[in-house]
Order: sequence, then C-alpha cells, then structure tokens
Amino acid sequence: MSEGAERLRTLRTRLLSLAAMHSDRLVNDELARVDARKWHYAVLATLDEFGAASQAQLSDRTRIYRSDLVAVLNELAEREQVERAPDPADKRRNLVRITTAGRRTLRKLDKLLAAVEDEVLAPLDPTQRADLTSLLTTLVDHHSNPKSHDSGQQEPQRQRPGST
Amino acid sequence: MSEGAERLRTLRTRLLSLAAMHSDRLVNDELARVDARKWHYAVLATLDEFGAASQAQLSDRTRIYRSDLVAVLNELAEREQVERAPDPADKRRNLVRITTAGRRTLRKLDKLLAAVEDEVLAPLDPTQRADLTSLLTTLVDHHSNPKSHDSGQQEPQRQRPGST
DNA sequence: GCGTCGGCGTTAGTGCCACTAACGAAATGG
DNA sequence: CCATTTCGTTAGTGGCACTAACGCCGACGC
Repeated sequence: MSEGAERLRTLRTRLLSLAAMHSDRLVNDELARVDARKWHYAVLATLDEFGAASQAQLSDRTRIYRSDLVAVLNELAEREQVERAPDPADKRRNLVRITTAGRRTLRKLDKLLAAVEDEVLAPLDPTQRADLTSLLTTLVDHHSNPKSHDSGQQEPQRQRPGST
Repeated sequence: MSEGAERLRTLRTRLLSLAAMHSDRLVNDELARVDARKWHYAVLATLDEFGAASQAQLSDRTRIYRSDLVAVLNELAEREQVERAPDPADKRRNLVRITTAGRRTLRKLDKLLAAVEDEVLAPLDPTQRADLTSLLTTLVDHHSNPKSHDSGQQEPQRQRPGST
C-alpha cells in the first residue's frame, strides 16, 4: 500500500538493507545522545571480555579496520574509557586496557542497546525474535567463514524477551 | 568461535547490520560489473511498474532523497535508460519515463539480482527464506508506518519461498 | 653488525550513502 | 499581487568501508 514497486518490496537484499538502515539509525541516534558510537561499544565490550589487547587484535575481534580504530581509540582515550600504553614486550604495539570508567560506560551502553534492540524488534513476538536471531546468525556465520556449512545449526536458543 | 565478544555476537542490531553489509556488498559488486547501482534498479523498477512520474513521486516511491535522485537520473539519462522531459502541465516538474533500453536493462538487472539474492540466502532452505522474508517485512513495515501498532500483527503475508 | 622482510600504529584519502540547507523557478491561493 | 509551497537542483556534512603509503620496530639471515 502506497509502498513502492512489487519488485522492490519483495527483494530480500533490499529488505535486509532497509531493516538494517532503520535499526542502525535508532542505534546511532541513541548512542549519540550519550556521546558514543557503535564502535565505542564494540571496543569496550571486546576489551571487557577478552582483556587488554593490541590494536591489531582489537581490529580482528571487532572487525574495525586498523585505520579507523585509531580514531575510535583516540575518542575513547579522551573520555578516559580506555588506556593506551606502549607494550613493553614489543615496542611496536600499544596495549589497550579498559578503565573503570570504561566499564561503567559499557554497562550503561549495554542497557541502552538492549532497549534499542527491543524497540527495533518491537513488532516481533519472542518466537519470531528467536527465529530472526537464528536466521541472521546463520547468514553472518556463513559469510564470515563460508566453510561452516556442515556443522548445521547451532541451537536457535530460546531467548529472553525481557530487555531491562 | 574466534569471533568477537559474546555481547557483539548476540546483539541483534549488530547481526542485522552485518548481514545487510554483506548482502549490500555482494549486490553492489555485481551491479558495478554491469555499470549500475542499486538506485538505478530502484528507479527503473518503479518506473516500469508505476509508469512515468515526476522526480518527487519517484523520490517517494523509491525512498531516494530528492537531492540524490538528481544524480541517479543523470546517470540513467546518460545511459539512455530514462528520458527526462519537462511536464507541460506543470513547468516545475520533470516527467521521467523509462525507455526501451531501460526496460532491457531492467530485465537484465532482475536476473542479476535474483542470482545475488540466491547467493546471499544460500545457507537458508526455502522455509527459512520464507521466514526471513516475513520477519524482515514485518520490521520494515512497522518502521515505515509506525501507526500499525494497534491492529496487532498484520498478516505477514505469504510470499513465495522458491527463489531458485 | 647490516639488510630484508613483515607486523604495527598512524595518516591521508576515496567512494558510497543518508541526510540537511538553501535557492531559483514556477504553481497556488488568499 | 504577495505569501507560501512545491519542484528540481547544488553544495555540503558526517559516518563508514576500504586502500595506500609511511615510519617504526622486531625477527631472521648472513
């Protein structure tokens, strides 16, 4: 209805783009309110879970390009959410560590993003959310390591709708 | 595994982004091979289904910003896939019409995009593809006309899974 | 010791896209 | 008429994916 052409409405690559665009916009808007960006969260979460790391490691784990990571870390360092110190063991490297303030921010962003996620998924019931998660995971996994077609499905686990 | 942090892997807004990014890349790469862009397809398909239209109408129907549409139409006009002529009834407007060459290109792009779609959805079986389509449609619909929250779920209308 | 090679962080720059601002020309409507 | 709005257009912003090149250091070979 009042929507575009049939071919566009049913093209899955376009549906994916549109859905992602909308989701991204909400995410970015909310993050902007607290002076953060997606990548800040990615870096903080990765540091929190994996511990201190070099920028190269961070780049691998977050999928942020090394060149872009520089700016992200500058911003995070300004906000004193990470510390960047030369690695004594290898002077080429920087050792990046999350600070207490960083962990605090991380927790805040966790909540914020859970809320956004919930808003994005608003029209879906818990079963549909689980389905979507499983389908998207399959797609992402397939494309990031195309070999993994055999292991079949990792359980589409029953998820918890309560976001707060 | 070897993947990033748990929080990142399971964040649905990120999954959506990653899946869309990959899909978009494939789409753009393939379109680039035949000297086209997503927007070319959107415009051609819309013109084909709705007939000649002003740029404002096209903008509404394709969701391309008016300012960006100008460049797209320039490119399509260069390729002689559309014709842009002043509307006699309203001299502010341009009437944009698809040409025979445009229809030919459109058919080519239809095939090309169907193939890309199939590649993107490769890891999913027909049932999963149908589910994904339905879920994404629900999300997109919800966000493009947010009023539809009352009617509960609007029929995730059946679509045709068999893409191959 | 010296040269090469490669990884590391960094800078600069490209291209695409979503989005905004402003403007001239033409329609519309009091 | 004059004010407002619409239409096409230009210019510009900012984020992100991605590339190229550079200086620095470490590793390895000789």
